[in-house]
Amino acid sequence: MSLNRQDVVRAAVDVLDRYGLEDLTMRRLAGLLGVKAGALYWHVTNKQTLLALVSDEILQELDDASRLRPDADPTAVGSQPDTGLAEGVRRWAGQFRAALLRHRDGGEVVASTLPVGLGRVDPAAEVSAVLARYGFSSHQRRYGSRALVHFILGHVIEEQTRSQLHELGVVAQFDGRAEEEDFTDGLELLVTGLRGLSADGTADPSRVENAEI
Amino acid sequence: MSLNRQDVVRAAVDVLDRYGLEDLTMRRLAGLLGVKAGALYWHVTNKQTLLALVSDEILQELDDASRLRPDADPTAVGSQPDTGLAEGVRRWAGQFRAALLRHRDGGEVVASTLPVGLGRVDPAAEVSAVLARYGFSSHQRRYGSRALVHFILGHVIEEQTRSQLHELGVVAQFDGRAEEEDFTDGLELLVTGLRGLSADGTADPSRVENAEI
DNA sequence: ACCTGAACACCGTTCAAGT
DNA sequence: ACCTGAACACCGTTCAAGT
Repeated sequence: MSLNRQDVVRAAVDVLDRYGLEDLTMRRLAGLLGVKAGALYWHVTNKQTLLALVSDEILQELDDASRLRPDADPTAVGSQPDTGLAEGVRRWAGQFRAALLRHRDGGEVVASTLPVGLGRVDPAAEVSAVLARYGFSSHQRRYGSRALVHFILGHVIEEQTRSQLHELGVVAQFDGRAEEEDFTDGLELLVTGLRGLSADGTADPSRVENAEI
Repeated sequence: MSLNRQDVVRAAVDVLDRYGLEDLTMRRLAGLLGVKAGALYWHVTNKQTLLALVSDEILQELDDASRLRPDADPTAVGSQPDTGLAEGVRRWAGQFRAALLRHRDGGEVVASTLPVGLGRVDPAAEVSAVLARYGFSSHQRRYGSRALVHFILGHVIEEQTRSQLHELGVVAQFDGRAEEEDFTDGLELLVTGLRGLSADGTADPSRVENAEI
């Protein structure tokens, strides 16, 4: 009969998908749950932590997806020695982006929660683990994962915002295909950079064992 | 005696620096100008376009700075053939980041305005011009400049947010030096990627003349 | 334990009316 | 031309009081 935290978070994701972040208000959320706004504060401490929970919910789907099909990637080729690194990063990036795109304003929600560090799921930590497998130092993992996360979040936020402005008729053209292409090609710049670290021996794959993740 | 648009925008930047984006409200801004909130709507159509004007004000300082000292950069070395490209990108990126850091929440303000496209100054267009000088195709310039802008904005936003959370005592440690290092090294990943395009002939410096900027 | 009612201190925006 | 007064339709958050 009575609500719990999970109900509130799931309803919040629902409001997000239907009305967007701007209209995700405590009052509207309460209304959808058949309750008064004040009641929500029994389940969550405030709106910011609710958004962090929503962010976790969005990112959780990334983990779930990668657990279901751990090696399914048609774009995998495999000839250079560093193709494992490159493919690992590409796969993670694609899944991260897909998880964000699955929900309206997903990029903005996750981005707003990231620096606060309230979320249980940290996307930067996830790529960090990938980089660790290829011998990257802790400093390299930190700035490398940050660069990747910032690029992806920034790209998705711009894509989602522009797509919504397009639906509102505010902005003329929006090409989803071009967005995906820009994303893939932009990502490749970072992949090249990371591969460079690996190639010049700055990151040493032979030291993988003693890498503290 | 009476206000004009410039007064309103400059006061808005002032409120931003002193109280942050969250407290940059029409009412507070009006109060600072000795006027009622409704009066502001004579000078700006709404808050969103006011933020776009604030964003322009912030980015304008980038242009001014580069015009004052066009070649002053102590980190410049100059030995490889592509060092011009790399240095050009590094210099622009450093100035862009510096302009954002000069104002509280500068990153967030510019980022929120960017996809709307209301701003007069487009940072992506500025690097695009740099890339054009080195023969990058229009597609390469687009995804390259987007990747750079997203990386820089994302990095600065996280840096500024964390720095403020630190001041509020919410988060324990904040190291400005480490932030700058992560920025420089992260940027280098993208620079390497761009240099790669230039090296493998995908971007052709000999075609610089007919590049439509 | 969970929720209501009602308030507090705000928002952005509009617009007749004043000067 | 520029601004006030006053309203409209909202916000997030708190908290005594109810069940």
